[in-house]
Amino acid sequence: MKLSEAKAQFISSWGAFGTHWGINRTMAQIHALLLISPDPITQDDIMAQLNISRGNVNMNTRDLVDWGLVDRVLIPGERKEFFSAEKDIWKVATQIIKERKKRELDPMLKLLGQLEKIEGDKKEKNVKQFVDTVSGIRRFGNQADKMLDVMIKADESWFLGSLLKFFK
Amino acid sequence: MKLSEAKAQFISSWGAFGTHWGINRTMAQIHALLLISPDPITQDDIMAQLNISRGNVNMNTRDLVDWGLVDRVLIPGERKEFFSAEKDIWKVATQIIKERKKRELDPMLKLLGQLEKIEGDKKEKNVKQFVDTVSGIRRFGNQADKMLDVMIKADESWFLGSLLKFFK
DNA sequence: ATTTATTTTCAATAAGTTTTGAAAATTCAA
DNA sequence: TTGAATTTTCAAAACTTATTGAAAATAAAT
Repeated sequence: MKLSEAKAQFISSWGAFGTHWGINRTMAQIHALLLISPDPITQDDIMAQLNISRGNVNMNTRDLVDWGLVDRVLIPGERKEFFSAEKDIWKVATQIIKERKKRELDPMLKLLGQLEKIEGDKKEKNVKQFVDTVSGIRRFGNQADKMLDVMIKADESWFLGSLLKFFK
Repeated sequence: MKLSEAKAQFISSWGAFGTHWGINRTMAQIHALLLISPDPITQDDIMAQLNISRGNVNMNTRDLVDWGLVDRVLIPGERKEFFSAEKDIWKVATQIIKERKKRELDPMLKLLGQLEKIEGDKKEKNVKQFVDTVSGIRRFGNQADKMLDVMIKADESWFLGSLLKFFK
């Protein structure tokens, strides 16, 4: 397989993969392109390589920057803005975990905490099932939350090394 | 807060939450409803409680059954089919992990393996960056894959207990 | 075998999301 | 300043995905 073909495949599958993970196709494709680009590239480069409009590139690069996955880079003497992706996949993963935790898990846990404080007879089976379900999810979510916090702070070699040893 | 209000909130947020996780809103809402229902319920019950069409309920319950999150239950003497959700949240989580691993992670790792075997001069920086990126992702994915396998096989108390101790 | 209840399918449509592209805003240089 | 290059915005259009509902299929009762 040639590089150009492999690149196209990688970008396209990374894009499809992204859609299963709450990231839109184009955002994931731009991310893929930046991951395999050794040097920073411009909006126009991205437009040309992925065949998408300027507005689309602009919005999605902004989102990638918001997610902390991509940096705007200023190259001395150049008028245009350049973009560059964090290449360390461990950092990419922890960054995604961090953001999704903040955007999704934390608000959900907050809500579940409120829902547990429901009025009514805890003996009544509908009330009981509701409270049991909500508190079960909340407890599980809190464990996951703590675990992810440790992962985010941990460093790659420590994590992969010890965790795997532990899991043997 | 009253039970009916709390139920509505739970169902609606679980639905919104689901959309971030590759599960469609209605499927997640039906799942939520089943999680808080102490007894099995019918298609008509779901239609009435969530205000959605028969076809929609039928398709989404089928998907939930395919995902292994919901069972069809036959109640002696009843003509209609009943549905019931697995209530143990640990089992729900491992089941989701198992399915998503099979549907998403495994195919992606297979593809990455192929993309690494690219032709070309490994000294050339575009080739090098491509191979480095792909192999980095693949290695990371393989670790995650192994870790998830262990989690899927592990039992709840073992996992939550030891993992948390480990992470202290 | 016929009727009745129930479930399934799927084409049409509705709803939601992403993309475009041109106009407005901004930035930089002369 | 003014003008050119570049980036940003956002309404309209294109595309994608989810939902409906009625017809077809299936299953159970008489």
